[in-house]
Amino acid sequence: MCACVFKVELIEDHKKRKSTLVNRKAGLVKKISELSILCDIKACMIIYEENNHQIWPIIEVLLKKTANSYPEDTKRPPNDPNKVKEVINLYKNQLPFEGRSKRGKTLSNYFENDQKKRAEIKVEKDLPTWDSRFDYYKNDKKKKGEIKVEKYPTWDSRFDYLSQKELQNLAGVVEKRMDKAKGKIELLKSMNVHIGSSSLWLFLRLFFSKTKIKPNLTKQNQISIF
Amino acid sequence: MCACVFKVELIEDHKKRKSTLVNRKAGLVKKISELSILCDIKACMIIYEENNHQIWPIIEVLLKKTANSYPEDTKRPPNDPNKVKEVINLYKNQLPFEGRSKRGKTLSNYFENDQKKRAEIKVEKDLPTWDSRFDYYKNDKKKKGEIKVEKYPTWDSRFDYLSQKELQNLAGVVEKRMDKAKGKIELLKSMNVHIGSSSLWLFLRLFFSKTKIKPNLTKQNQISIF
DNA sequence: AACTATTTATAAGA
DNA sequence: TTCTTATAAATAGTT
Repeated sequence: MCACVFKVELIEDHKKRKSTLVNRKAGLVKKISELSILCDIKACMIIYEENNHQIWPIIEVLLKKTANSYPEDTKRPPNDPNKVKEVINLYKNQLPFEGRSKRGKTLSNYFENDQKKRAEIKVEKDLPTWDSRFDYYKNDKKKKGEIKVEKYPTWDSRFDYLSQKELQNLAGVVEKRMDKAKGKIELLKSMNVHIGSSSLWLFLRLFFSKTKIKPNLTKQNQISIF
Repeated sequence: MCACVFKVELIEDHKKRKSTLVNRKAGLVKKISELSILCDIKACMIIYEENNHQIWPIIEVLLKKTANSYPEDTKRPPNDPNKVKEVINLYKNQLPFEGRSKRGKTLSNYFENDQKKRAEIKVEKDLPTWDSRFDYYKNDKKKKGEIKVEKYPTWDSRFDYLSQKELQNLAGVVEKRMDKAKGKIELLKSMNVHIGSSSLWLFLRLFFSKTKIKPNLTKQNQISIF
């Protein structure tokens, strides 16, 4: 009945394919953002390109705050870089946890209860040292007090000190580590598709707890967090 | 410039909100499917409603097989239930792994190398027994032979015996377990948002390795896998 | 579910 | 890239 005009098949022409991707991606981001507001749901879209995974966690509260309606002059949903911290705090406050430990836990902590004690000690010992702000945090009495109320295992307070750019860099480092950590690589790649920024700290912790490396990125390896 | 007619804000009316959700969701699924074909990318959209998370992993190869172009008479992309197995096999073959173990590994295996041996024994002992087909698989010599080439840790061959419906049910059980597993619940909830079907087995394994429970579901708890 | 008036997305060209 | 615009497609309102 409908007179479909274009065939849904691979666009062979590189240039055309790229522009289609850019255009439609923008459209999708807009639509999924709209949907999350209109229907009060959380939604997430992941475009998984080689070396360039883009992740849009759509947090309805954030979008409600920034826009009762869209700005009149743009196709895209509000995407103010200064709001990233706000998203982070939303994530941070989203998932209260009745844990006893003052420190965050490693992933394996949750899955291997009988090894809980050992793992906690391990984390304590292997605190990442690649960024001096981490040490600052560790040594500052006032800040230490805040650890007590850190009951949100999906975010690590130390990351509060990092800017959006730095967070993107961290994400990039995670990717790099993924390409190097022999044996873990394939699993992590498969999980990589599904990493939202709320899970990010788990992976950061995971990778930095083993080796001390400094962020050193190519643009290509960055994950964009919106 | 543009004469936006409708405000992007919460739809208060329940009925209207529901229909908008259904309509737009269908549109989004179609569009993200199109994009993955047109631009040869993997993409994934997750609509996260309370007790009803819908996950669409879009595998470009699958869609290419089923449609060079969309059927003329529908808004939605091809979504043949019989193709689910095909998706599963795509996932299964997607992530070759150079592991030595014939068994799949637990999540903690990957993260805690120094405890590899112990964990493998653990898994061996705690094989899920809630479905007799698992035992069949375990005891059948011919099938056993196939374990040898099971080098894809993101899928467990035993799940090959399950239908789409049963897989949905399993997903439902996982959700149920999530609501019961004290201490793990909050982390898993946060990760839940990001679970694609390729990660599903990890969670199934995780939850069934501890307790022996039978699938017993409410419709509400099902995750739909398309 | 189906229809259709209207809005919105987007492909192609500048 | 960005912008323009003709056309296709999505969808809100209605049946």
